[in-house]
Amino acid sequence: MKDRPCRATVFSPMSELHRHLRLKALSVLQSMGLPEAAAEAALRLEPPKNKDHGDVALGTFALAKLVGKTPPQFAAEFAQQIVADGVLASAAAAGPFVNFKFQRAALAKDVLTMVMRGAAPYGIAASNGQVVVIDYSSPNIAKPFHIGHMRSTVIGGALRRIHRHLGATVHGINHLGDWGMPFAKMMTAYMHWGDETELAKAPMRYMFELYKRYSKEAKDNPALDDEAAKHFQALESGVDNQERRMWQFLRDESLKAFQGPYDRLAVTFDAITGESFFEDKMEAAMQRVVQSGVLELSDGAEVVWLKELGIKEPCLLRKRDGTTLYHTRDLAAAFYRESTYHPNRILYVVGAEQKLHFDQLKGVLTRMKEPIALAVEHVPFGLVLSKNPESKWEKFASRAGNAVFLDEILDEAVQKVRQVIAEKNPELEDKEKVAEQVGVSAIIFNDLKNSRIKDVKFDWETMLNFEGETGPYVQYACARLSGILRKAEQAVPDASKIDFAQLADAERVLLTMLDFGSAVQRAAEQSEPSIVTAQVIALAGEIHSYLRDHHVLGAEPAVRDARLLLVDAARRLLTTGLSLLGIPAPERM
RNA sequence: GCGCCCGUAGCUCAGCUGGAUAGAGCUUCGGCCUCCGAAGCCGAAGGUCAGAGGUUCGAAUCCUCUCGGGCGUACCA
Repeated sequence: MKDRPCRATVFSPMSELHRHLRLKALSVLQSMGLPEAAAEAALRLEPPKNKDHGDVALGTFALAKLVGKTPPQFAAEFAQQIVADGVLASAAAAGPFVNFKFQRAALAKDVLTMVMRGAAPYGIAASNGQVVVIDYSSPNIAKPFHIGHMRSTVIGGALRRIHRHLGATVHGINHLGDWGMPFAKMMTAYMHWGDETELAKAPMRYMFELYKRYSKEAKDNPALDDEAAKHFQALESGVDNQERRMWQFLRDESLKAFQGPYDRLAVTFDAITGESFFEDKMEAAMQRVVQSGVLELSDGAEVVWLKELGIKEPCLLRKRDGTTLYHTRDLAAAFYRESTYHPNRILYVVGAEQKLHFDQLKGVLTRMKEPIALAVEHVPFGLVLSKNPESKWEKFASRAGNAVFLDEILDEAVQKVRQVIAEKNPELEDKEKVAEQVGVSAIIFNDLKNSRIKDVKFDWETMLNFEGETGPYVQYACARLSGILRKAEQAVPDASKIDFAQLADAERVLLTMLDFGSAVQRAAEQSEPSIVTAQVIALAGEIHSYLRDHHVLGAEPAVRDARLLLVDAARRLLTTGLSLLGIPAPERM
């Protein structure tokens, strides 16, 4: 409880190869007269810009400065003193750089045995002691689960798996929007125009229709908003009244309806504690704010000013009419999460348009001198856009109306996959299952492909095309590898029986596999699943290229065995990578 | 107005926190299925990294300004 939350300083999953290289480099640096600590800090081993240079590169600018030599001079001297061994093949100076190369057999052995053992970072790591709370998806009840909700759901789901993979204890939370004014507006609409039998037929769609009508009519009739505010007050009074019963009904129906998309997207939660969960926790939270002395009255509302933190707009915690706000509930939620989970990080996977909200939340906690303030991290993402008739990008709109149910999008993608299967693999078994797996994955993959802050530009022409950097492309690589293993009609040989020297020609595949750990690590640190997506695309590409010139089944026994192991390992790692994204890897497609 | 984000090939984007000749995919064009899956592979074409200054050995990356686009700006979430 007294532990100050801090940014993840997680153990970096360095491979044995890198560890070996680093130790060796450090000992040479010390023999060259550099103090250990200085050498440690200045020894920045990084991937070379150009793969042809080597496996690992070292820019010697900082190191050279420490000993007062020019970088090229230093690099030459340093490289000369590195002696090749069973792991390290060479160290070559190139101007101010030193390029290292691993022994190919050692590279293959290290990567493949680790992958096959499921050892970290290729498999799930042992506990790293980190606790991460992730708040994602969080749709509003009684509204359709539409394309806009998908981003938070899919990004959050991926982050949850990525942190788990790295050994963190993760609490995935669906902070349902089941409280507040939107719901009260819907209730108002129902009381005016609602029809019980219509509601029973298709609650979600019907309520959405009513909500749209409300939005339209409220423009000319502000009295509706006043009425809604009253309903919200009645709801928040805690009394078992009409409002509460209706709220319960809509919440239950919504959860039922949301389960559809969640199942299809393979997203799960550890807790569904929506805003309503904090109904009885807000007063205590407000007390805490009062006691910290930062709460002020402004125009009858209770606010916290944040000017000293560079935020002009105050954070409103209670309205003039005494009811609470989004902020109040998020504040109560932050306290609850702190005492319940003791997290190092709390990630809020919420659209970029809500940046101010989270700056304010963090700001209030900061002004209150609450340590949990440091753990609060907004993970923003861009909008989903579609092309309008003038072929300009704008907020997603269907051809027919405004909001689009996610199911409709997924169905359309699955339908396209059915066509492709009929064309390319009509004999396939389980066509329906595979179509669902591939179609839904194409949508998910498209969403996780680019940096999350970029808007997702969603057009059917791109989605219809399953070539290049797409979900189906990676799945296809898996299926192809599975096909080879199937046709081998033998068990994949144990790594202990492999002559790894036979895999010298697979260096590009192996080096890409070697990058997996750092990619997952960076994805977690930056809350950026697209790093994993890119990694998986790269590996699929390398293995596709490799298979062109290197046949497996027809090769000499020693070569065949080694390649079978490579194929199996690549398949496993691709499957793992995809699974982090929430994407299955069918054996045939 | 103020704040934040984005601007890299015709289009959609990478570029691992300041390093070597700026890379992919789509599109276009040209090749590759008697050979483990062509949803694939190989090649070609395509660039004033929005613009101008600055910081330094070195800038797409950091700072300042300008332009363009988006989002947000107290009783919604």
